[in-house]
Amino acid sequence: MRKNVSGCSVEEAMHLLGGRWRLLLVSYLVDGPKRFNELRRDVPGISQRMLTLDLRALEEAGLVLRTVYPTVPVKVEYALTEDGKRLKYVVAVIQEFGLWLKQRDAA
Amino acid sequence: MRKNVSGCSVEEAMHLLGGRWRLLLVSYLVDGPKRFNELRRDVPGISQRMLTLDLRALEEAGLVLRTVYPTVPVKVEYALTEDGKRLKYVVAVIQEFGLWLKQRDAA
DNA sequence: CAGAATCCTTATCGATACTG
DNA sequence: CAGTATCGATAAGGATTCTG
Repeated sequence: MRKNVSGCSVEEAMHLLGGRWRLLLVSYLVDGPKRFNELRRDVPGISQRMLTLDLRALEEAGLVLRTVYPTVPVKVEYALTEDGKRLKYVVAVIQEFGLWLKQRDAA
Repeated sequence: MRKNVSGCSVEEAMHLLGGRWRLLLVSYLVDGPKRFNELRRDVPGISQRMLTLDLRALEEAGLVLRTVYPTVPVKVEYALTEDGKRLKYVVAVIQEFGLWLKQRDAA
């Protein structure tokens, strides 16, 4: 992502969430924890690479918790942290706008 | 911007608003119409080029209205359309999250 | 004043192959 | 299963110059 954000709160937030997949990923995590390949299947079009990178970024931001179950084979679960759950509202509002946008442009 | 978005509403919305400046620009327009150079001064760090491009994109999406006053020299005003005013809520929520994020990371 | 045009750098993303 | 590593493509953004 971009470096050196000015510090405006909108820019700060968009810097963290503005990529192609991040908010979308969060929207898949609001329903509860998901495994890596589960997200890979469910998020349409995402590559393995971006899934890894963006989950890592969200984890580093303290919004997502990564839990490794030392089974064989390993099982890794991603869940929103308490901080990450603040994004539920963001996702809901964006989702609503996107939905309205689609319906408007369909007509 | 990216072509061929899958059609998911979150992706659709982020495709339109996910750039570095667009939501930020909208956040400056919620207080009322602004002139070109006014935005240029007030939005910290934006280049003339991006200001033009993103205002045009928002205009094309029907979210911003561009009004040219045929004075000498010309005066151009940008304002949110009724559709664009739907973004007030989006901006508010993002702004709130960004603010919380900054405060959390400051501590 | 409000831009358009051009050139260029960097960020973001995707495809593929490989691994503990 | 859940990743890494590498490479290349494209998109986003910046700097500069010029104009009605």
